[in-house]
This record gives sequence, structure tokens and C-alpha cells, in this order.
Amino acid sequence: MENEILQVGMRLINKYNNLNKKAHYYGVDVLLYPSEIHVIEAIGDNNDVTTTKLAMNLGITKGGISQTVSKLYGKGLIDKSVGSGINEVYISLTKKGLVAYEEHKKLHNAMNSRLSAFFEGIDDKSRDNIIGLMHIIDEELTRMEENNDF
Amino acid sequence: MENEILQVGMRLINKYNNLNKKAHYYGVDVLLYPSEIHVIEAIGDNNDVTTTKLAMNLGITKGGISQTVSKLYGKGLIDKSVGSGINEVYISLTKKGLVAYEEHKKLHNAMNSRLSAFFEGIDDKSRDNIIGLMHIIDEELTRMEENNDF
DNA sequence: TCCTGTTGTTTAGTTTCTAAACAACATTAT
DNA sequence: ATAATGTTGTTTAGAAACTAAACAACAGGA
Repeated sequence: MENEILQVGMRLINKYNNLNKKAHYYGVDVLLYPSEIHVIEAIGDNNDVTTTKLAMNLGITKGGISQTVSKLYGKGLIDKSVGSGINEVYISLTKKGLVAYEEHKKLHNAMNSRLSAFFEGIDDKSRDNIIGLMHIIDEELTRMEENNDF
Repeated sequence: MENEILQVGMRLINKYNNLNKKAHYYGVDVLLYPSEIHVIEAIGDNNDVTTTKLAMNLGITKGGISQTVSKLYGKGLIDKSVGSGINEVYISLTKKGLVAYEEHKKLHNAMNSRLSAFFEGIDDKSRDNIIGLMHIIDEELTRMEENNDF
């Protein structure tokens, strides 16, 4: 019974991940690969960010970020400027990068709207239970992470 | 507000995906990579399955399955036998493969137990709302898939 | 002046996948 | 019977996305 809910949840995660595997144009003249649009998203959410911070935010190595950022620079989606810290380089979106960022965000709006409407239409108890469910999942994932279980 | 719930959901998906990136031994003497334990899981859930069906179940190409299955064969985790259909080959777990399958399943049991307990402790309305929420997400993901939106 | 710590970069190698060509076999059409 | 078609699974070359490790460039102390 509840097992079925878990199965549906897993199927949803797979569905989401598969969507996330394809390259798109996002309103600009160059094809953007998943890793690239993810970095664009992270920069747009927090402009003038450094390579090191991007690596932390996205949970990958600095080398990995450096490579993707280099590709985005070549495609004209980001700019670099001297940062305030030692050896720091600030990364920001160009106009073209902003177009891609906004276009990508737009595609998530339909999902957002429907979820907003949903959460407004349910009672407080259900809402609290949904938050509680997420909390449990978070705890268990953290436990698995710490115990190196999987 | 509800945006925050969506953000938490996304964080959970990322957390899960990162866990899913590491190789483990799963109680056997060979290191199993993510793609390999996924295939083991699919075979264990549905024994005597074919390459084509595995490809459909896991949503990747037959070539991809063939490669992973070949590695698992080399590691002694699966067996092959003549199937009933034309040119069909049945794939099944060896004893060693079953060990890995069971070990992997065991690691999910803690999560399963906690979710079972949770769902038994909430009211029917909350339960229905959670199912409704998943339904909405499924619909939106399907819509994105069909419209090639992302 | 040398050592340390920080920044970002480059390189080689790995995993996982796809697309396309292929081989082997059965079924069907001519 | 021979040829065309459709199915099975395999192999190959190549791409994307990452890591680990070595590296360069610079600042701040000891």
C-alpha cells in the first residue's frame, strides 16, 4: 500500500531526471547541455558568484565547474570580472545568458502555478503532513549519506 | 511559501541523486557501479527478463543494457539462458547476484519502515492529498515531456 | 626569502549513455 | 526456394559530465 506511494515517488524522480537529460536552446542561438543550464541557473540565482562557491552550491568539484564555465564563456553566456577577494573571479550572466536563464525559469512556471493552487486548496493538517513527510525523507537520506548506506 | 516546499523537494531529489552516484560492494567481492546495481535491481524484481524488456523498464537503449549486462556477466552476477521467444535470451541473477540484490534492498528498508509508519499515522484526507499532489506533479512532467518543455 | 594557503585551470581517465551498423535467426511474401 | 522483413541482441565510435591530481598565480606571514 504505502509501498506503492514510494514506487510512484521513485517513478516521478526518474521522469524528472530523464527530462533533465536533453539539451535545449532556451531562446538563444546555441544549444545548452544540462550541466550548462544548471550552472546558468546557479549564476542567475546569485550573480557575481565565484567558481568555488558554484562548486559548493552545485555539489561538484571546482575542476568540473571550471570546465562548464569555460564552455559557457565560449558560447557568450557569461562574463568574468575581478572579484574583491584574493585571486577571486566574479562570474555573471551576459544579456544572452540572462535570456537563457529567464527562458528556463519560464518553463517551470506552469508547474509552479499548479502547485501553488494545490497548496492553497488543502487544509492546514494536510499541509503539515506533507512537510512532515519531506522531513522524514530528508532525515533518512541524511542517515544513508552518513552511514554510507545505499 | 509553497515555493519553499518546491525548493525542498528539489533539494531532496538532488540529495537522492548524489547518493545514487557512488559505487558500493553490496555484500559481494566486486565493486558495483550505479548503472550495474540498477540493472541488478531490475532483474531481481522480474527474473528471466530479456535485454529488450530491461531497456524498456529502465528507459535506456538496448545497446546500453547490453554493455552493462556484459559487465555483470563478467563479474559473475548474472546468468543467461535460452528464452521462449525468437532469439530471446533470459537473464537471471546468480547466487552472487541475489546477494547484491538483497543487500541493496535491505538498505532501503529503513526508509520504507519510516514511511510505512508515517502513512499509518495520518488521516485519510492528508493521505488523499499527498496522492493528489503526486498526481499533479506527474501530469505536469508528462506535459513538459510532450511539449518538449524544459 | 621561503613557506603556506587560497584561487582558478588543465589534463588524463572513468562512467554511462546514444546512435548506428551489424549478425543471427524466424516469418512472410513472391 | 529465394528474397524481403522483422525481431533479437551485440559491437563500435563518440559524446557528456564528472573526478582526482598536478599545476600556476598570487597574497600573507614566519
